[in-house]
Amino acid sequence: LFLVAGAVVPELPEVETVRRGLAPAMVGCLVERAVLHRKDYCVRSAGGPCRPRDLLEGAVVRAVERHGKQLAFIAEDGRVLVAHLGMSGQLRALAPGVEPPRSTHVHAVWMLDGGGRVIFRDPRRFGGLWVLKGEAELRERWSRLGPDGLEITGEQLRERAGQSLRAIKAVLLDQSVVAGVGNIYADEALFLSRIHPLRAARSLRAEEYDSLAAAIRRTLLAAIAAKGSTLRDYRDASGEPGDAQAGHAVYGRAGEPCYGCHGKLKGMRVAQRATVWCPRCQPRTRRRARGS
DNA sequence: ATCAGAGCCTGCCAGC
DNA sequence: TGCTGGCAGGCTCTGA
Repeated sequence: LFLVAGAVVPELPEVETVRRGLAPAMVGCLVERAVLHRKDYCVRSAGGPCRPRDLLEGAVVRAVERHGKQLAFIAEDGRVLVAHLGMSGQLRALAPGVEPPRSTHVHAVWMLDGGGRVIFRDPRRFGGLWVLKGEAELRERWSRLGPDGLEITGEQLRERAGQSLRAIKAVLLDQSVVAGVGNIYADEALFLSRIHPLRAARSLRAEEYDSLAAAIRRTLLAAIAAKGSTLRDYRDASGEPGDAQAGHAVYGRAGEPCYGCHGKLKGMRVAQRATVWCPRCQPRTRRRARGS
């Protein structure tokens, strides 16, 4: 198994793809040795410096879970380590006998019984590791996040965002509303559901929240499917991580034609983020129903 | 109580 | 060719 988080920004689909690659390589394995190369990359919620046993050294991995963009490694003895990939994080599982590629910015390495290993690399260091006190803290931490993007419903979205005057795009980026949606999939979902990114959250009708939630789930699922197929091509680890951009309807396409109406996609900044939308397909104000 | 903005960090790319 | 400045963005903190 050779797993790579592609060059794209890790959002929910990328993290889920990583999880699916790591789980079979780690679950049931004893962590024989864990090395932290950058001590400031790991934080203990109990305070104090992170030691190898905090990185699960000496423990058997029971599960690799995900909520939103966060990954959790849960050991059989109850130790819990959370990983976030940030902007540029890559978690790779290397099969026994596979020599780790020479690379910079590797902050942590886990050596498993049987010879496999896992490498955490993150050039920009927006990601990190968090040592929790146990599973209860993990559940508490994750309960502060919104429902996972793969399962979000329109009702849940509306409940958590409904009264806000903030732009709907900013609300989608808020992890306490829905967990796992980042800049790319926020734009994609808004385009799919034909909602203008600057609409105030409270101006959306219930049907629009339903359609938005469905678009989020659909977009994320499609991206996971695409990553999976990309990964399969990756066995030889020769080329690029595949044209991940190819599947995006709007993200990164400002100035190019809309796939729906062939009009020109526009770009702007919303909540400090590059935002692309189609002025015709995503009108700012609701079109009045015709002929009524 | 909300929300906007700054700051963190490096890689990449356009422009000189 | 080599430098430089701007941009990319998830998340936390600060201050309005």
